[in-house]
Amino acid sequence: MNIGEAARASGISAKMIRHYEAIGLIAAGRGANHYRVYSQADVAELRFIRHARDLGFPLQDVKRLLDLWRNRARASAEVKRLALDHVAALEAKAKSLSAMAESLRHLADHCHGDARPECPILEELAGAFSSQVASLGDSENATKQAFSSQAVPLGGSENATKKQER
Amino acid sequence: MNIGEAARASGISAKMIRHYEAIGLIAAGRGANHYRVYSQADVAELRFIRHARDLGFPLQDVKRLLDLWRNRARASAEVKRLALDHVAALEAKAKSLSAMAESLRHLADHCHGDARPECPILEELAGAFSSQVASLGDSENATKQAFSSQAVPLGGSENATKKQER
DNA sequence: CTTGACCTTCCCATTATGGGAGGCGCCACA
DNA sequence: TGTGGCGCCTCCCATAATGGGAAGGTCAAG
Repeated sequence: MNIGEAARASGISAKMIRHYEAIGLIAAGRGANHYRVYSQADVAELRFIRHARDLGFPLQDVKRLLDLWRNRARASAEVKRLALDHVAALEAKAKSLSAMAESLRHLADHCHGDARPECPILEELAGAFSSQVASLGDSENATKQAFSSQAVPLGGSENATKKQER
Repeated sequence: MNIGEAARASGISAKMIRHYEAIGLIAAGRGANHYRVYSQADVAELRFIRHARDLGFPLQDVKRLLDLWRNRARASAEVKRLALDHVAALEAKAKSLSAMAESLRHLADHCHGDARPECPILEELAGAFSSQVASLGDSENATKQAFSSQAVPLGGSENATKKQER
């Protein structure tokens, strides 16, 4: 099948399929017309990728998972380690976001939200508080390792609805 | 003061200060040597920006907050609306991440994690499950509006420790 | 043979941040 | 007065994942 059909079958856009090929995640055969050709096995790989992305794995991890999946002699320990590291990163990020939300909600709770200019939210942003929120993310300990600011890609599967939002 | 000192005083890198100027967030005077010059008021703005970023506001929102802060005739209602919209986005994203983490942890719990190749994590990625996680993010409803896949910037304040992680 | 749907490659935009090169200013010390 | 080192300047590039769009080739149906 051609790329369009593979895209429909896998839930990954043609654009992204080409991109995944460009970065070496997958390979595709070519037909006489130099169109990309995909087999059912290729579609299965694409679906694997999509599932991994839905769970928030960055493409680098997806590549490793894909290599493990292809390798019949793999050790499940390695997969599990990748997964648990990712779980830790997800949870750390979720916690960090929740902390931000909570801080901000506290501030908003004290804001009248009317036509007057007085606003504790702005006052807090301008002033005193130094790093209550910031420190929360680090308050655990080992979470920092798996946590380069974009370790967790996010936006896993909201893509399907993106066009409608704009 | 020069940009380096302003950076130290505000906690924003000189690189970023220049960038914020380039995108019109802030303005800076110039000295005779065409070096940027910062006043205490400028540093206060930079700190404001940093606090807003620590709370996860995207720069676009920071710009609006900054404009509101500068405007003595603002209505606090507008600030509050911005804040609460952002809280909603943060919470939605946090929930989505937690859902991913939970799904993945379930999978990992069933994985032996030893030298054998059998691995339910890979099996699940390869196969059956279609979109349990994906649907969770949308299960609310109005959260989608404030939620273009990168509505929530993340990585608010982990920057200070980034060099050490590498 | 034309039309339209599909494919190709290449370039650009997004978000926020950092790295680095090449060049100039400035201060202190010899 | 010369010079070294540090700070600053402006550009360009890279990151992660995705989309948009242009310019052009291909194929099938009418």
